[in-house]
Amino acid sequence: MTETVPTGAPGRAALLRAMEELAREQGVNGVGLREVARRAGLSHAAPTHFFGSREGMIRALALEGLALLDDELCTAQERAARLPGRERLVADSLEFVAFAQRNPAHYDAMFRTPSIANGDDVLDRARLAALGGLRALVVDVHAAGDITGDIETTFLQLCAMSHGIASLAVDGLLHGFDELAPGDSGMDIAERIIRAQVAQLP
Amino acid sequence: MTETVPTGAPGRAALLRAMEELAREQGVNGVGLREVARRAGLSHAAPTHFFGSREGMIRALALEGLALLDDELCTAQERAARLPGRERLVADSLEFVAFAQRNPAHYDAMFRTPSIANGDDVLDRARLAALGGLRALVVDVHAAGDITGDIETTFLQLCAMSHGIASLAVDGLLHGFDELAPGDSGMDIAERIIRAQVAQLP
DNA sequence: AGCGCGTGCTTTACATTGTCAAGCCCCGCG
DNA sequence: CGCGGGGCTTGACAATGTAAAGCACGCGCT
Repeated sequence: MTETVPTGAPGRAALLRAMEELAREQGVNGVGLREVARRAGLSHAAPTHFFGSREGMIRALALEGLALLDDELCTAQERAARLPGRERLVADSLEFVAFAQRNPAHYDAMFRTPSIANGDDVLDRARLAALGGLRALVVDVHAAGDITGDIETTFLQLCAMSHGIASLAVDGLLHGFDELAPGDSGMDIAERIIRAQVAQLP
Repeated sequence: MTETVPTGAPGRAALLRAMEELAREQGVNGVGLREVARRAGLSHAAPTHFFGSREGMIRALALEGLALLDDELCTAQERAARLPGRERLVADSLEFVAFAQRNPAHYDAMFRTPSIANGDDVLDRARLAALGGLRALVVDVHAAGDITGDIETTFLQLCAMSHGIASLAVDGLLHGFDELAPGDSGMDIAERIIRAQVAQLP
């Protein structure tokens, strides 16, 4: 459950990289302790040694991803700092979806693996923290008078929409809508939905 | 991959029921061929006999769920037929996430299991068919002049939002937002987001 | 009546997985 | 020198997914 070993071993990093690669190919629930070990060039029990269990291993990927997302949302927010208010909301939401598309393995572990999700304070906290940037942005834009609706509701709307699109993207289901939006790539569809959504906010 | 045996065996139904029960308790990727067989009172190889493989078994659950959802959305639409246009959109979207909450196992198999998702025409078709009801509703409401925005975009928005909320609900993550909306149950939060969303449509 | 034969399932077998217990190597500190 | 503890391996076990072969029985056919 919890990590058996502090953190900062050489093999640990190799295992994380191998796991991410595997999860990218097969999805998170296709990752196996032994296959990860094999790819990292270690013995079959190395992962259990570091992560305690399969669940612990995936949890580690989730935590890594949450830190990464937090970072990326921050820099995206800085980059967009001088844009008009609503554009900043678009940029942030889009960045969220792009992150999921770029790091599907991490995203899957972070937000879509309930066995990991439930009853883990550290993880719950990290999730809220990573989303905190978006919430703060909503507050800002509201304070600047660019949007006027209820802050909580607006935040929930953006979260639901972003997670919905990201989930579809991770599962490769966004292409299922191709017939409706022919020629568009996943990100094109995402941007279209997000722009419409943000434009409609009161 | 494909089913080994037509359909309509006595044991097959028992297996499906057992699988749904198991998936409800453990999530879809916690279901195992052998455990399902045990619960259904059959030999450990019965599931492979009927479904060909673990993947095939989950696929069967997905197909069952898609048929179910199709039905429920239809009757929900009939029930709401005399409501004002936007209320009908609310009712349909709400019914969608209520379905996910009531049948998390099915929903998981239907929309959140990429190993099943990819390259399966029958499944893709069934998914679009189940969503077709919502699309038709959008067209109707648009034709009645109750909404005026682009039909495709509106449809995509509603899909993304509904799937986002449903996914959070299935993963038990909606409660993570409790601090923001204290005292609300999952469905309360869902309704709040959906109402805001529909009200904002142009 | 007897004979297949296909549907519906079981039995046996095997490779692979997650997990646990024990052990080995080696660096740093006493 | 020793010895302790990180960092990892080896070995074993129960459980899983999959494949192949086999059994029972009801149906149609002659």
